[in-house]
Amino acid sequence: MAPEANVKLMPRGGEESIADALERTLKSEISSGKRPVGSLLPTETELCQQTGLSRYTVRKIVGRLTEQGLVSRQQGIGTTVMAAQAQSRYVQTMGSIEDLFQYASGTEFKVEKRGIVRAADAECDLLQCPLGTKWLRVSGVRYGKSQDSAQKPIAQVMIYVAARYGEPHGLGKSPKTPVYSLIEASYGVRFTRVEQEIHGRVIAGDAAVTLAVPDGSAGLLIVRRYYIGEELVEVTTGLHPAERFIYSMAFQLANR
Amino acid sequence: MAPEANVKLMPRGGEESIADALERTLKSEISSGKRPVGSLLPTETELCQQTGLSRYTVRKIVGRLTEQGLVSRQQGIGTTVMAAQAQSRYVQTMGSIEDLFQYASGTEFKVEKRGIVRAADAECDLLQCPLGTKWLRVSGVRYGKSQDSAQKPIAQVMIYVAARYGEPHGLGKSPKTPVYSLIEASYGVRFTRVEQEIHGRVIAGDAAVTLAVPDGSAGLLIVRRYYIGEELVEVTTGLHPAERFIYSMAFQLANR
DNA sequence: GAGTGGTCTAGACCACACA
DNA sequence: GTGTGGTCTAGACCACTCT
Repeated sequence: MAPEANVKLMPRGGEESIADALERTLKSEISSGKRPVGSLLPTETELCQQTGLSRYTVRKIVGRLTEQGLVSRQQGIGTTVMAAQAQSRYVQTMGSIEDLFQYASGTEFKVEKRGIVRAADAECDLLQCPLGTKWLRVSGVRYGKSQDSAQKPIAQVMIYVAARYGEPHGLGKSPKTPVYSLIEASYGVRFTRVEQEIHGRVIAGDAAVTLAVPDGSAGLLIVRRYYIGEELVEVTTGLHPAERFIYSMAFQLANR
Repeated sequence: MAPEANVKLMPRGGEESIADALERTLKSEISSGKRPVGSLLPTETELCQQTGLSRYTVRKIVGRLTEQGLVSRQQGIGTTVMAAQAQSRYVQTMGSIEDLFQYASGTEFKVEKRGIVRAADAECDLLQCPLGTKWLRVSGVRYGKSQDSAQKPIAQVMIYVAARYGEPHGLGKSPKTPVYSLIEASYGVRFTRVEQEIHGRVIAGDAAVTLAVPDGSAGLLIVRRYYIGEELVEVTTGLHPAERFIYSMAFQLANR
């Protein structure tokens, strides 16, 4: 059943404590395959006896292994080895969805058209819905606020909102609050997931005129899909001139 | 000094424990401004006395507030209110840096040129270094492995490695391992941060020929900067045809 | 020195899974 | 029932900051 007792834990030279030695030993036994994936770790009580540590400390160590995805704990069952290798995890964190819109403040959105539509052929793919599904569609342009009065368009925007969320309060001609935020406030819901795609796109024709760039300029098309649970509630597309918009992000090593 | 004693904590109807009531009270006092940003929370000992909870439980609650970014703890000082509003945090997690390269496997990188260069004028900006700094520069093309033998280029790639990491093992004509990984292995280091920028770019001239797309096609230029601590160690640029490459990502609500 | 948060021990009870 | 992890209490010592 349970694996054999550990070799005696011996803090290595320097400052290493018994607790550190236990963590190191468990990790190395897991990565070496001595404790294969799927096997159970000794129980917390056993680890306490083997090491002389208190259960508090043992639990903290096992908790760290859990955070690293090496093991998983189940009440009534035990602690199972889940992965042999601690992944280095890089994490991008955002304070709010607004950080997705990197131009969050200092810009202005002007609504041009607004109305209920039924998904046409070309939109079914974008909206992941059957032909004819009803959506609120809002189109407009987002402008940057430059010092001089000549505001430059940052993006040509199209927003789709699922019909059952199609009457958010506060959606006027020049809304100051993002639509997703209006939805959250009006319906008392919270988006649980946002997917984003970034496409390269050449800006031509009407779009070039709207965005005030030469025909054939480079641009980014950003598509975002907002979910509440499994339900797709909002889809936005933004076409950004490359010369005025770079999408940047940072990832931090989140290992410990 | 310390804020006035709390109103008596009273678990609300239902299943709420004293601990839940403490957490709820602290949160509401912080968000209402009764405990303004910058002020100190009562000490852990005081909270124990006020609530009758053990320090373990109080610490766990304060720990949760810390995770949410509401407060920050400093040994010897106390617990400071950091933000009035618990931000909903959306998190993107990756198993490894490889997930940045979304085409991770099933592609092949072919080196075309390789050599030590000194940063020219145009490169100083990209490499964030003074004119004349030495870098290993590797250029090549990444191909997708399609079923038929006709491999299509996915990206025209340029890689810069800081001179002191400029001799990684295993960098041949057609390396199977990403360069960042070779560096980590050869020098026993670990990248701590990766920054990424995505630009829209029109593919023209030689690049269009290399990537086998019509002149003037849309593309994405992706610039990545790899850091070890504050030191910029590797910079890569990849020019991707829009028709064969979409950058997509997902963000999950990580609130609790 | 006095007071803070950080860590740890020792012991208890509970909710849950399995036989 | 028995044993697991989950939670909690009570008390101790330490490292750190400020006076």
